[in-house]
Amino acid sequence: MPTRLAGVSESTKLVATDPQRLLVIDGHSMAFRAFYALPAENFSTDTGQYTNAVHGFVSMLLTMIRQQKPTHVAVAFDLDTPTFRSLEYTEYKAGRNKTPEEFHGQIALIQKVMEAMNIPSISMDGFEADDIIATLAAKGEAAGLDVLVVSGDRDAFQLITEKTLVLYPKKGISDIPPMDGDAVEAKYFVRPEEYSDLAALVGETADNLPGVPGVGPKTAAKWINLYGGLPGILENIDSIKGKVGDSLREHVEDVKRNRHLNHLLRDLELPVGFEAMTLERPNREAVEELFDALQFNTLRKRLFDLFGDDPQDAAEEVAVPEHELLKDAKTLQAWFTAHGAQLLGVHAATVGGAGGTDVVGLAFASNDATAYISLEETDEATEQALAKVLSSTSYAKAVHDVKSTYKLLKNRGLELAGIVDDTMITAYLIQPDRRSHELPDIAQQHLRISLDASDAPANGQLALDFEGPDLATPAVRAAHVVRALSQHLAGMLVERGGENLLKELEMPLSLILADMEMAGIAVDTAKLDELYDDFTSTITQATAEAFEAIGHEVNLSSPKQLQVVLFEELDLPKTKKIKTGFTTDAESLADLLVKTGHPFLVALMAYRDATKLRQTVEGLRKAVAADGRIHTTYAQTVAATGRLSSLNPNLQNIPVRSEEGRRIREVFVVGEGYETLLTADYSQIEMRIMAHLSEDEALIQAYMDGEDLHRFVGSHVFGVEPEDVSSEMRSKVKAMSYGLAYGLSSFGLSKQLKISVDEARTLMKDYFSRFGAVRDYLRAVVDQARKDGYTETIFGRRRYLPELTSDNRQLRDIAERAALNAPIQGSAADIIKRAMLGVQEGLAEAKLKSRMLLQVHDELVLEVAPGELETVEKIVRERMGAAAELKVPLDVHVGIGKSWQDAGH
DNA sequence: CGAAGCGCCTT
DNA sequence: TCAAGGCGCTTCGG
Repeated sequence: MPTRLAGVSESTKLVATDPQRLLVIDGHSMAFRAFYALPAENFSTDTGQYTNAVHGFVSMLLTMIRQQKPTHVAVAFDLDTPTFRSLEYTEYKAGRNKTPEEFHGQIALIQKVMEAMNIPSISMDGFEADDIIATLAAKGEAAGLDVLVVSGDRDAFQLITEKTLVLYPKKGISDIPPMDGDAVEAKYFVRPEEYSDLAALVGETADNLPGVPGVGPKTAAKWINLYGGLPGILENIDSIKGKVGDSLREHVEDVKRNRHLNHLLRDLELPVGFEAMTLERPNREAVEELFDALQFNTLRKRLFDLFGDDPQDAAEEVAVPEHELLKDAKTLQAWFTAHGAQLLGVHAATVGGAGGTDVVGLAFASNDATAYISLEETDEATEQALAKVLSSTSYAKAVHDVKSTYKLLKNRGLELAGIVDDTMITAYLIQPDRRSHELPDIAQQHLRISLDASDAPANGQLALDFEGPDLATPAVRAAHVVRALSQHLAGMLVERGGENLLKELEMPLSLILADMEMAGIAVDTAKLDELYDDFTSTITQATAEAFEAIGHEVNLSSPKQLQVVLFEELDLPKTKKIKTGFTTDAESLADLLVKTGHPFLVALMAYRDATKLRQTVEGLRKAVAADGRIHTTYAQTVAATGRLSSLNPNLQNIPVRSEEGRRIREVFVVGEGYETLLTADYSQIEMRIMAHLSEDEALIQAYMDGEDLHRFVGSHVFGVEPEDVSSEMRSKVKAMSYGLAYGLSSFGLSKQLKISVDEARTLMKDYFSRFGAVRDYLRAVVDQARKDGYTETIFGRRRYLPELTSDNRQLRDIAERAALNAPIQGSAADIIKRAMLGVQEGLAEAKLKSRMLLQVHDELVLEVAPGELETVEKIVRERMGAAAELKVPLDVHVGIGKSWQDAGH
């Protein structure tokens, strides 16, 4: 059923003779339609922003563009400010339900999507979207355009003409034809130009415009046709008989008001012209970024498909120079002589995918040439020639993920040096909160290049049938892209002030981390097994007791089943609400135990503790490598603040707080050939950074004097002598001090300390009255971040927080807390990273065998070679202490022991 | 089989 | 209603 607009041309290609078509969308009304059509709970990002309206809106828009093939598109939005209608009639649109919480922020997101798609969003102070639409329709017609209005507001029917149609979606976004004059007449028995008269008589509940009681569309249409519209009706008002006639006469002022208000203005001075509405290709980069954030993946594909901008198409455009195969030392040397003066992209080909540990070949890319060398069968001379170019700093190399590449090569006995860029780290410094910094993702975002492993071309000409898959081509392609990315990102990094961090901090650190990962930490596997058995027997016992207490079995690891037991069978008091019912978390269980003393709770808590510990032990057991050591992997580009993270296994969250948990630390031991483990940690580094950044004289003085900080703060807050600060007071103050850097609220503090909100508020007030500079600093950080769009650490590491200006309060609050925390956590991260460079340098200068093994945010664990303890401790203390010049000293605590537990705290 | 939800360990 | 992480288990849906 071709509509007139779509029906004009069934051909897919627009030709010049086709009439120009303008698509005008009522933004709010369509956003609401979409909002109610799609369940909000199924559309949200992991930051909690709901996106159902955005999703539905964009989906609808894409459908419209595909079906109607407009040449021009614009979206009109209402503003929150008063309009001439609400000023004239204060009840206008009153009584509407408040917009649901889930809707908040979605209009702004839709506008962002429109911006990325180069579609203008138009709104005008004092007027409604409807007026903008009416004006666009009028001007569009005058300019010779066909117009299609998409609106959920019936007032738009008055705009229908020969050249203007209205699409009025019934419910949701369905495939219905646009309304023309005949359609309006069929439904309402009046012509479009008379629809406003009809609406004035009948009234419009959505706008809070009551009509004439007793007069519905039928009666109104009858009168309109009889008397020729509202003016005729008013002229003949006295001749209308019956009850409805009386009613009309009684409410005639309402009708006049309605007619005045539902008349749409068609002569506004619009801020944009039709040129701006020309439908263009979307801004790919902006769409990618936005859809990444919104987690719109199917829409992304639909959008790019629609605009013929498929990633695969873009990929075709990348011209990778055909590679030369470097078969021997001679060709290798020749290639480097010819092309090595340029920046070289380097990429290692591995077997077994990204997790591969064996390098099978190396690809190189210069500006105009590429090369590949297979490492599967190289002779001695070639190996040496390769070793020379890899380790030579005369060849400037860019890689993506230098740590992995370095390890890969080192495992094969090859040293890598002369690295001038790691595009993974560069991309991270530019955009630290991206989810992924994998090469294909970064290439996609910045170069619009598709680099999926799956699309590794099976190009016939190079595939050697007898030698398995073509490893060279994808590797060469990657090397080429790395080089291009390196050049593309360099300017951006400089702009964002991150060049120094890259070259002087992160890249050198990468190699240190590689060494630490390769070193690993020795474990006592017998002890590990023993622990496993211990925890298992605890679990067995706790499980039996739990079943005994309720008289039947249940999966104690299933929150869902536990809810049934706790809140239905046992009918215990309800806990905090969560999505699936009521929480069964540890805190709530403890509460319930206090309230009810039910033995099931005791057993459950014991089960929880023991299973958690056994899981940790099991994870460690599985992670022990052939050398009897555990090799974690440090992720250098994950934490948005600049911290490292540790995975496979995570050695940064090994239990320490509970007695039982600490037993796990005993299995990390000094390795064969070494004398002892040494731990060194910064004491209260974040508080010290807070003192430094806030320049609070009192705090600084306390640290200069080497006071017990929490005791000192406690004495000020509670107004007692330091020696009279009770342990309770001290712990309150400690919780507060740390909480402040996280944007702690009085509510949060009250919950943590189990005190009243009032008490918490007083505590904070007293704190800030003594340490006013801290409060001033915290305020200033957020203000500055809002202005700049980013926060910065002492060493210039930036974190961009666009959500600081979001309309969505929840998102804004989250961003504000991140803004408070990022400079502090991030500066601490910078400092320990600097310390690691220093320690490494110190160890190397002293030619020691001792080595760093682990980093746990504010702590380093080293393995000390025989006879080196004294020197190592001196180096560590000096280098860690000198990692930053703050207004307060950096205190380092050192511990020695055969196990991590013995050496620690 | 992967994603979502819950829960819990660290600094 | 306190920041930054990693990970195991259950449940659910494709």
